[in-house]
Amino acid sequence: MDQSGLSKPNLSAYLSSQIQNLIRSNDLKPGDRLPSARALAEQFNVATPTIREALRRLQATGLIDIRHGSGIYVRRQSDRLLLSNPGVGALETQTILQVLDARTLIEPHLAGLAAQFATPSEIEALQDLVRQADIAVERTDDSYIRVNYELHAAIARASGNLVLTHIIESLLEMYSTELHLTDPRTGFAVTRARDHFHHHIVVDAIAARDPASATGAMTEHINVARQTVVAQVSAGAPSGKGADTNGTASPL
Amino acid sequence: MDQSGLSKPNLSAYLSSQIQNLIRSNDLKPGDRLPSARALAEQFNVATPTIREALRRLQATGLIDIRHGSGIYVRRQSDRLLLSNPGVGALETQTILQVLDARTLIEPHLAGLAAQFATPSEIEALQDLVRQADIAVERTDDSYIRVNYELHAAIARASGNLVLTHIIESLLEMYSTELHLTDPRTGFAVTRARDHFHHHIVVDAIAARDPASATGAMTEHINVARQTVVAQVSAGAPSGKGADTNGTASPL
DNA sequence: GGAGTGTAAGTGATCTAATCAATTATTGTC
DNA sequence: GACAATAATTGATTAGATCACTTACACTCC
Repeated sequence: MDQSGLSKPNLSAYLSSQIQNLIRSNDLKPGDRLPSARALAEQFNVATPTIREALRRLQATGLIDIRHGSGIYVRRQSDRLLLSNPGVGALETQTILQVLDARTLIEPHLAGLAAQFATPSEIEALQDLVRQADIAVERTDDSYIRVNYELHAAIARASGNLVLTHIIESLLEMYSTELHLTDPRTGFAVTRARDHFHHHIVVDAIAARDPASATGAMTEHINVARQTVVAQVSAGAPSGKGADTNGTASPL
Repeated sequence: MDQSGLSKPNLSAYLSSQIQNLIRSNDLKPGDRLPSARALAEQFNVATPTIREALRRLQATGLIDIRHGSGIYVRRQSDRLLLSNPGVGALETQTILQVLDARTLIEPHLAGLAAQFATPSEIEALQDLVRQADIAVERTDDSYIRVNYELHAAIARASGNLVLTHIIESLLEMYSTELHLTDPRTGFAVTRARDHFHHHIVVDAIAARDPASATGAMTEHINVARQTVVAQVSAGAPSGKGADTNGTASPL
């Protein structure tokens, strides 16, 4: 039943890479559907529980999306070098602050690089995202959160450093959950408008090929966001699953 | 057969977190063995293929280690917020350089923080690691690579920023594979001695509570390592799986 | 007694084949 | 034409059995 000469310990690992190849060679894009689990099992001459393990692995790395009753879909175009751990739940406030510290270190640097190395089409894409944000900032659904993610990710991408880009993408998606929890159309509208204003400045600086301004604006942007979180915390609202209030202010 | 009132779509995801709880509540440490897959299946009242999907997920996130014929072992004490994608194979040289660019941005910063905030016991641990490296640097096995990882990780940890620490750990383990491939006891001995020398300086600066020196020494350390890779590349040795030589020198 | 070998128990890996559950498209009715 | 019932598709889970790898123990032979 196994006609290949190669020994294959860990069939599921082997199958994972085969499915990755399948996605690549068929040029499947995010949203596209893969063959059904049964079809895949037949195609690779394995039983369904086995192909299932391989699919779970790919699901854990964020490459695919499995929807009961519907099918298996491609989630990301290309592989990430780094991922946010899908196993971690809600972040403690202390951790959120450290995420922002990390972003304060990385994103201004990326903004500066983007101002130097972004291609014209990348700059155009950035300006388009700002225009999208002009609209989304007024809406009450979560479209702004999505645009916000796209904007930061696009700036990172325009820097030319893939690794740092993946780091930022992972950090952003890490606490995207938190953002949903925080924002029930409260006084956050003002925060949102302020963020949007900062985005404008950063993108303008990049478009003007002014690294120093881009770096500075991004630093300002994230620092202000961090201060907002600090203010929320000291205002008493205990986020995270609590119980861990051993201070030691996050150093930066 | 299911006595809980809660609906559980995605049993495997639920089981993953249950197994995580099991590890936490039993205080299992790296190297400790979990119950067998059969035992776990019985304990949670599910079939073995189901528990298997949950285990694959935990394996993908690096929390556990599954060894055929032997058992299931804890791999990491605590969860990482970020992981290196287990699905990516060998890195292209271009990517390796970008990893080093990322490290050049992050690790000097962490070294500076460590010089400010490291606890006495953390500094002691760093000095102990340097002593271990004194020995490992002479040996031909891969013990030096392990010590090197531990040293960089320990410096990161001493900074107090968990997120940046996890980023560095992920970056280090990402191309640990590459290091094995590069080093067949060739002229790398000199590289190794030089790295070890730099480590000495960095740790001394941290112990001396001198952030500026620590930052500078770490910058120097990684930059030199980066230049070594660049030299290797221009010397002709094509690493990675090739075919992707569209230059655009990695910006930093 | 010690070194090596062989065997058996434990454990992960995979298979088969069936049933349950959720989604989606279709069809039919009003 | 809108809505509801239904059928087909597809993922989720089960059950028990068999294969393959590791490990430890006992046994043999020197």
